[in-house]
Amino acid sequence: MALITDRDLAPGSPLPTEAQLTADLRTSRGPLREALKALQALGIVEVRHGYGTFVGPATADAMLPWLSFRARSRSALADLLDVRELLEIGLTRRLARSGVPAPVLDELRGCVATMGLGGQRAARADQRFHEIICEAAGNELAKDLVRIFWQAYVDAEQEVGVPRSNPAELAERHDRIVVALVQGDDSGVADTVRRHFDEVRGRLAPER
Amino acid sequence: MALITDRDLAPGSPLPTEAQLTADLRTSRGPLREALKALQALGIVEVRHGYGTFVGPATADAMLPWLSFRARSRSALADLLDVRELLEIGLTRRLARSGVPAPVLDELRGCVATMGLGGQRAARADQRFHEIICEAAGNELAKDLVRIFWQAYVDAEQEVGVPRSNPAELAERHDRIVVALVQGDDSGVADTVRRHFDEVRGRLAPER
DNA sequence: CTTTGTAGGACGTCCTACGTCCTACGATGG
DNA sequence: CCATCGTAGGACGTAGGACGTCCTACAAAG
Repeated sequence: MALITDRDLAPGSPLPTEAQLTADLRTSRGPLREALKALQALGIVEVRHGYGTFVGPATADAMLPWLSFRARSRSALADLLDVRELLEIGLTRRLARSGVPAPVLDELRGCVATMGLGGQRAARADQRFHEIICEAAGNELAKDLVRIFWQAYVDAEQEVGVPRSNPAELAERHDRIVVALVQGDDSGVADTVRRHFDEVRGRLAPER
Repeated sequence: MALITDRDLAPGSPLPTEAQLTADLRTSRGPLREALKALQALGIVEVRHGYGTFVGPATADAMLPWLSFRARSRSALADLLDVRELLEIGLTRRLARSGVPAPVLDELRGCVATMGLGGQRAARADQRFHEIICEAAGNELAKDLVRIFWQAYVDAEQEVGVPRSNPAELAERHDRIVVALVQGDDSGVADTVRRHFDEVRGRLAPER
C-alpha cells in the first residue's frame, strides 16, 4: 500500500513483478505472495495469472465475502437490512429534496413496470431501482456500499430461506416511492421507503 | 469459509492446523497459507504465531485498510464523510423518536464536557459521543460501521492535513445535538447533526 | 492482411528445510 | 505442598529452488 501511494499509482497501473518486489522489499516469494493475497482480498491489487500484478479498483466488492460471512444468522441479517434502510432512506430523502430529474424518473418507472412481471428480471429491476436512487446522490462510496449490501442481503436471503415477495405488491411498494418522490415531500418519501423495508422485514421474521 | 459454516464454528474456535488443512483440502502449504492470509485480511480467521489458527470475530476492522486506501483523495474523503452523516443522522433520529434513556443522556453530556477541554481526550470523547448514539440503536453492524468510518476519517484527515476544529465550538455543536435529543424532535435532531457535519465539511473544503 | 505457431515472461503450486514463538508439563527449590 | 523456572513439543513464519500453467507479443506462414 505504501508503494502504491508513494508512487501515486492509479487503478490499473502495473506493479513491479514478484521477483522485483522480493528484491525491493528484501523478502522471499512466499511472504510476498501472502501479502499480495491479503491486498487482493481487499481489492487493493489485482493479480492476473501469467501477466502481472496491477493496482486494483478497491470497490466494495471486496467486502462481499466479509458481509456474507457476517450476516449468516437471522439477527445479523436483520441488522444488515436495517443498515440498508438507514442508507436508502437518507439517500432517497435527499433526492426528494433536490428534485428528481425527468430521465431518472422515467427509468425508475420502467423498473417498477418490470418488477410487476416477476421472475429473474424483476429481481434485477429491483436492484436497478435502488441503484438509480443511489447514483443520483452522486456519492460513489454510498452507491458502492448500498450495492454490496443489497447483494449480500439477497445472497443471505437465499441461504437462510426467506419467502419471496409477491411481484405485484413489490411493484406497488416501489411505485409509492416514486409517487412520493414526484411530490418532493421528503418525510413522505421516508415513510414509503420505510414501509418497503417493513415488508421485507416481515418476510424475514422467524416463522411462527 | 465453507469449513467454518459447515461445522458451525463460533468466533474463537480453533481451526485445524495448517498440516491438517493441507491434508483435508488436498493442497500444499503455500496456497493454503495464501488462502488463510486472505481470510485473515477480512477478519474471518485469526492466526496466532506458534499457537494455531482460529475463527475470527469478523468485525469491521477488516475494512479499515480498504477504507483508508479508498479515501485517499479529498473527494473520496468527502464521500466518506457524507456516508457517515447519512448513517448518523438516521441513527440519531431513531434515538430521538424512541426516547433517550437517562443514563445515556448523562454519558453524552459527560462527553460534551470533555470535548471542551481540547487535546487528545477531546478527540476520544468525540468518538465516544458518536459511539454511544450508535450503541443505543441496538444494531451491531451499524455501530461497527460507524466506528470504522470514524476511524478511517480521522486517519485520512491527518494524512491530508485538515485544520483542527475549535474545542469550544466542537463542544457546542454536540451540545446542541443533546438538547435536540432531549426535546425528542427528530427532524430538529437531524438539523443539528447535519450542522455538525457541515462544520466538518467546511474544514475539509479545499483552501482558497 | 489474416491466421497460426512460438518464445519469453509472469504468476501458481509444490517440496524441503530451518527459524521463531507459544503452550503445557514436569523438575526444582522454597 | 506450592510457586517458579526450564524444557520439549507443536504450530506458525520464512527461505530457496524447481517446475507447471497461463498470457502476451511477435514472427512466420498462408
